[in-house]
Amino acid sequence: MTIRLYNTLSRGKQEFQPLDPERVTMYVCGPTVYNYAHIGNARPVVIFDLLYRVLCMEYPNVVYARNITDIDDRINALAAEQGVPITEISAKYTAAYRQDMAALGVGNPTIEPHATEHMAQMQDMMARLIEQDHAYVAEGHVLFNIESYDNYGRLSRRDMREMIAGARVEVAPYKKHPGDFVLWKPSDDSQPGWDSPWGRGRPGWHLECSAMAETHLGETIDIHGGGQDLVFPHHENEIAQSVCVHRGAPFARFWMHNGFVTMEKRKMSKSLGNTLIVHDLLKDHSGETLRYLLLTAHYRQPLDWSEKELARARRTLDRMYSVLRSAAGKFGPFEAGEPGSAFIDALKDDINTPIALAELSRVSHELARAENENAARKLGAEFLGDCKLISLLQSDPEEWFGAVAAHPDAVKIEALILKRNQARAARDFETADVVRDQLAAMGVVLEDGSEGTRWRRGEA
RNA sequence: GGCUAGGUGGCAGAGUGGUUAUGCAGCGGCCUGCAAAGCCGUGGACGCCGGUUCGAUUCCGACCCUAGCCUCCA
Repeated sequence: MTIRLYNTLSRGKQEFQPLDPERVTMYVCGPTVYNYAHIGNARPVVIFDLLYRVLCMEYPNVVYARNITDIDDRINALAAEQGVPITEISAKYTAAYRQDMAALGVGNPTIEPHATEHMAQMQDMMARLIEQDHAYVAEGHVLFNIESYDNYGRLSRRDMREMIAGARVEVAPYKKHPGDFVLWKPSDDSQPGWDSPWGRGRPGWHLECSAMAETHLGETIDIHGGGQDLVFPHHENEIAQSVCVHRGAPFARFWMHNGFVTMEKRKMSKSLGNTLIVHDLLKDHSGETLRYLLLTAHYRQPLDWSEKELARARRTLDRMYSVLRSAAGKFGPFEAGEPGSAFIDALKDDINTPIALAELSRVSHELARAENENAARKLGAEFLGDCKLISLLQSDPEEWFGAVAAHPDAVKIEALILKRNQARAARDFETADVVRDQLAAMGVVLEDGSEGTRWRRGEA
């Protein structure tokens, strides 16, 4: 089965055929490092990481670039406020971002370009755009002339003429067209800046991505991803810059956009003040739980985040770990094998994670039902193969049930379990139940099986 | 106002022109000293109104509702 992907350009699913099967290229807009990432920011990172894994199964060489935007006026403002260099701000949040995403089971992209390391490429791109009359200089700014690009608005399906009619924002007087956007803006002495033929200044956000994509991936890339809120203006502007500078060569063949994480159905965003910071969520929840919940809905659908769903996600993982632990107890430990074909097919069909997760559930059930070692080994290998591909259930079950709750009382718990089992052996069930209640109060749930008594942390 | 996406059972969430999504919760069993976990079985759905069709939740049109973009935003 070939990979099929929804393309925002055509608003439909298309079969994915790379331009060059020997070198598949994808670019995803990464973070602006001025704050901790919230769970909404994490969704595209998790999704496109998964897409990357799937592509790697099919193609020998997939080049995945996910940038770090480390020059931005929000970073500047924060640095000025704290009286530190911008590099201090960006380094801090870049490190936090990597750490948080790793906790969510996200692997490293092939390349992680930093905007500040591509000043020469950006300036070179601007020079070419000016030379070709796609950009102009005005009052220290370099602006892109959207009227020079006929297809401007095609991705977002916007008609700029109509948008001007409804424009409510004050338009800078030096713009030829209200929709023209900044490629380069002047910096005063108090602001970070780089010398350029147009004066000391700093780049606009859109230019960074076009320059980094060109530098590392070439003129035409296979897949470009990001959140739905980037379709306009960011991606529209990237297209305009890149297509024009490359004299008409397409920029990205597939445009993929993920839906939002919402809170009580409203978009999670800083301006609404309803964000949940991954860094904080990780204090109370395992990265796998967060990842599982992010994957429960299809990536193009909104995902409503709540404590209730979080608890449900954790219980689901508990169950699967429980099955795994129980089966491994009976038949010995399993090793990851090839993922199941239905599982892979679901992911190849526009990353249909709900179906993939349903498949995971199905295999888990079969494993729980397995009666002989051969069947169990086969299912265990498939189950772990699926898990590995989607980066879930990667912990040792004992560790998951014990260490995740971080019980400082593990020794005491074991002692109580022993005491209860001695009472049970003596058929003193009253004592046994008292001990069980005692453990329950500590957040420990017992499971008596043929392999002895196991424990896991229960509801907090 | 313009544009875009979506409305599926108690909840979450896929998918499909006629046949089981799946998970959680519920109900009935098995297992268990009793539980828990697991297993077996089970009820329950496609916003509203028209149209196309032998047949529509699925296609088309109107309507209602929700969210998002149009300003920084994953």
